[in-house]
Amino acid sequence: MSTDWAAHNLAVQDFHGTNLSSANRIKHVLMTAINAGDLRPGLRLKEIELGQQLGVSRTPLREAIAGLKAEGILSISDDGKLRVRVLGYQDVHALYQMRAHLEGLAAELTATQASSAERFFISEIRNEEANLIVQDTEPKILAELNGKFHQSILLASHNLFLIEAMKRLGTMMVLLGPTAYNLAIRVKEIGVEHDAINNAIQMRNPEGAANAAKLHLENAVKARLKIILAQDKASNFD
Amino acid sequence: MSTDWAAHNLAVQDFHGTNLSSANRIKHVLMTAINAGDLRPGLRLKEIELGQQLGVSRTPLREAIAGLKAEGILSISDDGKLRVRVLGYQDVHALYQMRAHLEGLAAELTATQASSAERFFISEIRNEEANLIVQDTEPKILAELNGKFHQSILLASHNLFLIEAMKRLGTMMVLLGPTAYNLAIRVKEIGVEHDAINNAIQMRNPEGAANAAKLHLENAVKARLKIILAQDKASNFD
DNA sequence: CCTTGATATGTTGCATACAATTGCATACAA
DNA sequence: TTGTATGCAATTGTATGCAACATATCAAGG
Repeated sequence: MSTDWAAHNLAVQDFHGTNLSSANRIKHVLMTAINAGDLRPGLRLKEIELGQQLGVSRTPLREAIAGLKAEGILSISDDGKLRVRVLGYQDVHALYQMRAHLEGLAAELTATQASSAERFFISEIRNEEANLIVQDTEPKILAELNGKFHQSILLASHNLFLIEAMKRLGTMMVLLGPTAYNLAIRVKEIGVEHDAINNAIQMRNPEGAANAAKLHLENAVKARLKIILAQDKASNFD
Repeated sequence: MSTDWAAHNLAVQDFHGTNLSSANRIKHVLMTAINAGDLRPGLRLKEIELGQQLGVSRTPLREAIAGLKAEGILSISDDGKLRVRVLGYQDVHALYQMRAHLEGLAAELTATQASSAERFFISEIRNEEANLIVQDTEPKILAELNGKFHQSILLASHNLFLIEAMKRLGTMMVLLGPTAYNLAIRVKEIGVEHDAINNAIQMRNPEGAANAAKLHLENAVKARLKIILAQDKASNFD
């Protein structure tokens, strides 16, 4: 079994450029490893082994683990062992349902409470995205812009707890496996859906914004479930 | 400065009756202490001092701290020191806004997805509450039943992430100070509001349930803000 | 009197060492 | 063969010690 993932280690810094503590760095590395599929849900984690791979002692490692447990990324399984949390099909559904509602709430709040500067910024991003789509830009760039779009709406909601909750759901997403954005096939629809959200926000129409955002996420979950079911089917033949 | 709060220590057990680890026990004790007002928001926490008061070494203590930081109960303040998180007025507003929306979502989901057994259980609790209210039962009992009512609706929503999110918001509430339920003055209104929620759920009317739940929480926040503003005013004369 | 710097003190981050627990395998008895 | 006991190994839980860093205190010089 490869332990290359531990190399995600290199120089993780916070956004001020200062080096974070081992515990925070470890958290980051573990999250990245889970996200990349190197540490799969259900995998048992042993402290000593992990510590060796990461090059740290158990003390900061345990701190990192405590944090990830509190965030629901790691959990103690039925047999009392520490594992990467496993999400079942029901959970996937619930996760997206929750995301859809919170995105809706974010759009709703932003429609009513965003400053004009924030509204402008959001529409700027949307415009940039529209331009890139007609130019057949590579999915990776679009995915990034997609993230920016959602993030800017979220921040403009001015609700700290909404922001925190969405962040948590975002981290949960890593448990669903590699984010193989086959966003590619949905690029056109995404453009239309984003447009609807942005328009409602610009018109300060909270209901419209909420509905458009929910619709957008519901479409996303359909695409996602399709992928997951395909994976499940494949795994039956392992 | 009294350190009596550390006595919350005694025999904290999980719901199976097994003793939890120091780290978990400490988390519990700290939460209780914050909730009781013994550790106020903004208070600086020093590891050694805390460890002595709690009778544990710094290692499990740091684990507990890491968990509470991840949950947003403790945070590193601008000056780089560990403190009990401080919520400002804006945050209080955002917190209740979020709670109102999620309660609404819970009621909505429960109205559509709860089993008949769950619906029955919810109305049972509501009936019991109604009986106790007309009997002028003491607030403490009513508060407990109030919690049960909300909890049963939440669980019947069958959405794990909604449940987790509400739990987190609940823990945040402890940062707002002692939960001096002056619920007493709202007992009658609460009864009416709960009735509306329950009725909508029984009729499987999601919109009605969502609206009734939101209304209920909005009234709660009004009552709460009144208390907070009164406290603020009082503290000006300290 | 204010500023600067050196020393002392307190606090945190990390690692190591030890203790306690759990799981597993082997052996023995029913 | 199945059940039960016992000892060993692996793993986790907790304590302690040290080093690095930050902070405060005080003295000497401007």
